[in-house]
Amino acid sequence: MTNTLSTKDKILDVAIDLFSQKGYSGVSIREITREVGIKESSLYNHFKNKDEIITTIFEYFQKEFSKTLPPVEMLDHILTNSTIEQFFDRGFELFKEHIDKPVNEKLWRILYIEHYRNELAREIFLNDIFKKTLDFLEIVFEKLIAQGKIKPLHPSLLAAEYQYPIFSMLAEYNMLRFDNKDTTTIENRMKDHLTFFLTTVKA
Amino acid sequence: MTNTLSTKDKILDVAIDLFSQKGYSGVSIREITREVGIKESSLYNHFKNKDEIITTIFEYFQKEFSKTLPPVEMLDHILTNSTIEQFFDRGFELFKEHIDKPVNEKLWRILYIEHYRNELAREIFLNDIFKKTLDFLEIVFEKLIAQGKIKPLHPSLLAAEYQYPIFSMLAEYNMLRFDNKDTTTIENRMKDHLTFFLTTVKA
DNA sequence: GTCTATAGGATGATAGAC
DNA sequence: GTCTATCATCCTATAGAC
Repeated sequence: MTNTLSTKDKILDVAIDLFSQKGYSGVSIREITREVGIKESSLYNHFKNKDEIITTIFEYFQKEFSKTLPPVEMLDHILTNSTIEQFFDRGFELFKEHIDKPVNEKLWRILYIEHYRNELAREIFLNDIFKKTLDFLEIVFEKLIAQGKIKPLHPSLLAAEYQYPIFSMLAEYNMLRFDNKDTTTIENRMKDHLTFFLTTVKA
Repeated sequence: MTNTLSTKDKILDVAIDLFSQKGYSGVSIREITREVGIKESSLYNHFKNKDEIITTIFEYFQKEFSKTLPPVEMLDHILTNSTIEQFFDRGFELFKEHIDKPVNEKLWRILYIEHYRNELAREIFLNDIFKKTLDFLEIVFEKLIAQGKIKPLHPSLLAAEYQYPIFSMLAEYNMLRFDNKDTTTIENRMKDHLTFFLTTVKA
């Protein structure tokens, strides 16, 4: 079932791969169609122009990334049935599964490359990645404080202290992976951060 | 004295501005020379090809960024003559001066845009920005622990906990600035982080 | 939904006059 | 160190046959 991609999906697959290495402007329709194995004109049966390709890619990322956060409605259930260590370990694991999918790794790279040229990319960064994650964590910490599991600090400060380091560690991780360099150090830094953070803020 | 830029400097100035908005592949020699006010062929009297322009830009950034960290030889003098609050406030101020120069803001953007396409950009990120800053801070914390001013935690952990959040807050700051959006929230986050961090690790 | 053919323009870079 | 002129190639996109 893996090799039964439609032409449209093949185009997206190839485009994601090439854009993630050379950026939108650095990749031509010619290059994409050559790799897919169709003529340039055929591509326009699936996308009305080059821009629609990358827009489709970004919308796909939005959908994928939203899966890394559990719905707020389930939070009370999850938090009641796990220790804070279990909760954050599980969140970390979910995120690791997300970023370890090769396609998601590429999508993050495209976002980094395009976020000053493309407004939707910037919007995704600011809103989906930064804002939504921080807002979610703020709710988590509010609840954990109310349950007396976490020191009564500002939930928004706690969310920031937990999440901001992870964003830049992830950026470093993605760069190292691009060069096939060793990622042990940065992976350990992520784990050490999690441990240090929980030790610091636990009630 | 401000308007006596040599042709070569004018080219760099325009290239930095355009690259920071559209990326290297999104900007043509034609566009650069039009903006500078010379013919395309004249540019090749100053740079042997398009790539040499961006390489020159990255080498300039390396030089500029290195100024944000004081030399290790001066550390003992600085640390003896200031409280840890003064030391970190001053470091933060120095960095703010760096990033508030419009040209440096643009250089950071170019780095973000090009760091997967251009090896030097990736190298600057991994080595100059991540590694050198972390190594510097590790020495700082070693000394502060020896002086009994900071809790005896791993200096490398302390360096990471202090610095990694700042990197991604800076990325967010730079995106907001690009859209001329309000940066008060993220600037306050940076200050809150500094305060929280010092409160947490002070001996 | 694929192809061939082509339009109409942009691209990086060079040769050579002044 | 600037210019004019030019090259060979690449670019996105469309028209129209099958």
